[in-house]
Amino acid sequence: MTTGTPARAPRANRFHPASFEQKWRDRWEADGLYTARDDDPRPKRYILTMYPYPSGELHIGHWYAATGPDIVARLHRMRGENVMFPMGFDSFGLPAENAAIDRNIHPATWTKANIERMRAQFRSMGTMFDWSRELATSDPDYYRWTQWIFVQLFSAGLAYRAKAPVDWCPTDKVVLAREQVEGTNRHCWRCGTPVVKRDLEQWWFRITNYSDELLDFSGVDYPEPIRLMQTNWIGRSTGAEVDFPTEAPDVAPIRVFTTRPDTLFGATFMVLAPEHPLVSVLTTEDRRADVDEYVTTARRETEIERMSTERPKTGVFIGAHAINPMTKERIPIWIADYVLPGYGTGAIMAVPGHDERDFAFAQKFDLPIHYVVAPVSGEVPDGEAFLGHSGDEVLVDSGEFSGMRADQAIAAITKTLEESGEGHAAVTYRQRDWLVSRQRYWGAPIPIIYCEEHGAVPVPEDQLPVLLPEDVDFAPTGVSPLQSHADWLTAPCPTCGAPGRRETDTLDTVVDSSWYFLRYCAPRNAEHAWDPEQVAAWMPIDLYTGGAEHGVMHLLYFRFFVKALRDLGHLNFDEPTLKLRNQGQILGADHNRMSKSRGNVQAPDELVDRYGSDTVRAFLMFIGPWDQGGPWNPSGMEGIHRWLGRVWGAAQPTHRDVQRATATGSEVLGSAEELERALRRATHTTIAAVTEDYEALHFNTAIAKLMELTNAIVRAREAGQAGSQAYADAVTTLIVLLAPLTPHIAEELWERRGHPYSVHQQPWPEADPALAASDTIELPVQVDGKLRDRLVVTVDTPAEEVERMALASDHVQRYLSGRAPMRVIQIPGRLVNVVTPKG
RNA sequence: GGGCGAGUGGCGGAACGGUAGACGCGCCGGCUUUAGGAGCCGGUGUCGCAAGACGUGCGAGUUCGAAUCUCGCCUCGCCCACCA
Repeated sequence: MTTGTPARAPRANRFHPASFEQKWRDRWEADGLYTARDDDPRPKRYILTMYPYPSGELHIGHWYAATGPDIVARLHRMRGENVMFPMGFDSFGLPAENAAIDRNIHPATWTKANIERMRAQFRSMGTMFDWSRELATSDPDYYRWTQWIFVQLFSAGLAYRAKAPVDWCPTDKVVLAREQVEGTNRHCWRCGTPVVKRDLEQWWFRITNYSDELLDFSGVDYPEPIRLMQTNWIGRSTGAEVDFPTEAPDVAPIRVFTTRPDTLFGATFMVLAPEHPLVSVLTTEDRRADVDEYVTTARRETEIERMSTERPKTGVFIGAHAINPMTKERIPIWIADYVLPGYGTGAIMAVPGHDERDFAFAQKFDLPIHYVVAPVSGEVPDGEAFLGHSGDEVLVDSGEFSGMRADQAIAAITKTLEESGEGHAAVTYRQRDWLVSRQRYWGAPIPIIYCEEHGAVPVPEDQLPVLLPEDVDFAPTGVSPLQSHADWLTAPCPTCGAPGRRETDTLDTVVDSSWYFLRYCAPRNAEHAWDPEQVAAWMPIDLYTGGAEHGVMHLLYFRFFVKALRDLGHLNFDEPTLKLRNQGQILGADHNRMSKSRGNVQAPDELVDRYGSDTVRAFLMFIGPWDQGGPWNPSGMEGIHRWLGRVWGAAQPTHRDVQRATATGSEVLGSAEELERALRRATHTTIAAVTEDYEALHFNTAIAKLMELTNAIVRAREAGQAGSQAYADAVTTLIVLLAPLTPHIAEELWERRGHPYSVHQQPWPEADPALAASDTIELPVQVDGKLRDRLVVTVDTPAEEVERMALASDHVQRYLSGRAPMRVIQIPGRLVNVVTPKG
């Protein structure tokens, strides 16, 4: 450089992300900047974002989901913590199989290609994923341990095989877990086809053993909606089980579950589910034809028809009677499909006076309705069931219990039942066991061999993994494709060596993802599913982020896995993650969920090519609260790009900027000293605010504050401050604060300003409260709560002085119109409110 | 039907019960530039020339003071849905 710096922003130094972003990513990768080390003595921090299904392309939603935790991970790293932020792929599953069938390639080939592509896309984001820990659940080195866990659960009785009516998707030709059936019309979560019920022998995990513990969220920080979803899903109800004897000799009484033992005197009939085992026993000969017909019809009906609330009640009398244990009345026994076989005992005592469903049934079939609970004051409503949950009800027509408060009667009647042996307090859950077997090819084979003599025998550990054979015709037929592979199918019984047959169902992918966070702790360990030392060092996860749509599936299952494996002695903690946060969902521009079929998918790549990855990251984090998401709308991307361009220019003031006289703005803006102080104040308030916002995952407001600091720096430059120390410090701070959000430009500017590599290894700055404080403040002055004036005072102005100044204000005087104020309220440093006399 | 959440400028959105609309987009005006772009300065809730008045889905209430708290209603979103 000789003389005469050209006009500002010479062409050669325009902000051009493409010229440096890739360079830095390569260097970070080569230096292993993000590799989490097991021997690092600094405090650990495990930050995890849910791994994707390798569908083929990252869409903008993946970027949105990953950038948030990446910022937090980078922040903690700069704070001197040993951060693990891994990534992998949930690579088993139906879409791979379906896509492979469509394209006539093997699912493994399709999956592998997609992972390559998506890994490259993830890398282009500049996220600090530790790729040395990458895993894929379809890798034998991974599913070997998924199978090992299955064997542990099986040996402990937590995995079992049982025949039950299950939801079947006729399109995908596979059973579904209850959680995978969605909506009022009971459709398959994947393809939308209404499901049908089938009686099938399936594998289950005994998650209901843990229902109570799963309801306990103490010690973990989960979003309230997720806690509610899980709590409702588990659906714990307390009440009593009551035995109703029948008149049939040598037949066990009918046991029912009720949450309202206080209404026992009002039970005027009983209803059994059509599937109830006592139906065939109790039905009288004259009623048998009608009953059989009803049972057959009910079995044929789909879940949809059966569960519909709108539907009028149906049912038939089976000819038998039971005895109400309280009133000793003979009450008729009916069957009806509104009583579900899987909940409670599959039988109810019907109390039409106090249950809407029973009331509707009683009305339709002209059965007696007895009210046995009444409001303390007022009448029992006529023509409807009286639900009365206000706590202000008493029992009536209930023998010795009449006059007792209803809430007390629950305990009293339960006690009486226990004393007479006719019942006892009981708890029931809506949650069922977890159905894990699938009749498809692309999943982990269930490691079981069936022996004629020994039944279901687990494959010994040293024979794992049970490899998925590659040469299989995997077109869906409704039975597992593995059944057609004769060589694979036969295996000797591990117990006796006699010829046996392998289990041909595979595990649902949700099983794979119930433990992947453990594998990240020691992903290459060939001896164990995880190294106990490393798991103890890294777990539990400190921050787990992902979509709320996993609320009652993955997020319940992974908690179950940790608790079960703890009880089997493999883990020594209770919860997989201490803190869970859900990001919002980025919808298509048409406000619909992004999907290839709708054609509303936004690919990130073209945006990255045009603006650079920093701009895309910052834009995504700026569009709104991170937990909210919203429809895709790229207007505003230019604004973010412009902002980073301004950062670029402000961080590299030209010779002319530095030479520019401070005098330029002095008369308007104040002395050079005042300007410097203002810039320092802006710098330090920004440090405090941005740190707080990053930690709280409030990225949009963090960016707003970073923009404000940028604006202050630009104003300082225009006012001739570019050569000052305050200016240099402000720019340095801005670059460091930007590093988690926009890692490339931060690194590039860091180098250009002559600092040693790397900005990402800088300590996080601390705000100096003394420098952040201002010596004058502007106080709003209200009259009766309405803003009327503003006072500029020094921070140490005494309250009496502030009050005097406020009352002296012309604006205040006008509203007082000569009267003395009734009160003056001061919130020190915040405002003054003058209250006028009434009238 | 039940539970939860949300309704703020033209738009995305800010706002410990204390100056509503931060920050950005868009738009308007100006400076700079050979031009384009970029950059810089200013303006931008509504009505009003102004003083001022009115403004956070609607209606009440609590409070010196309410977008924020309470109650009722409307709209939208999510979860559950004949669970005894």
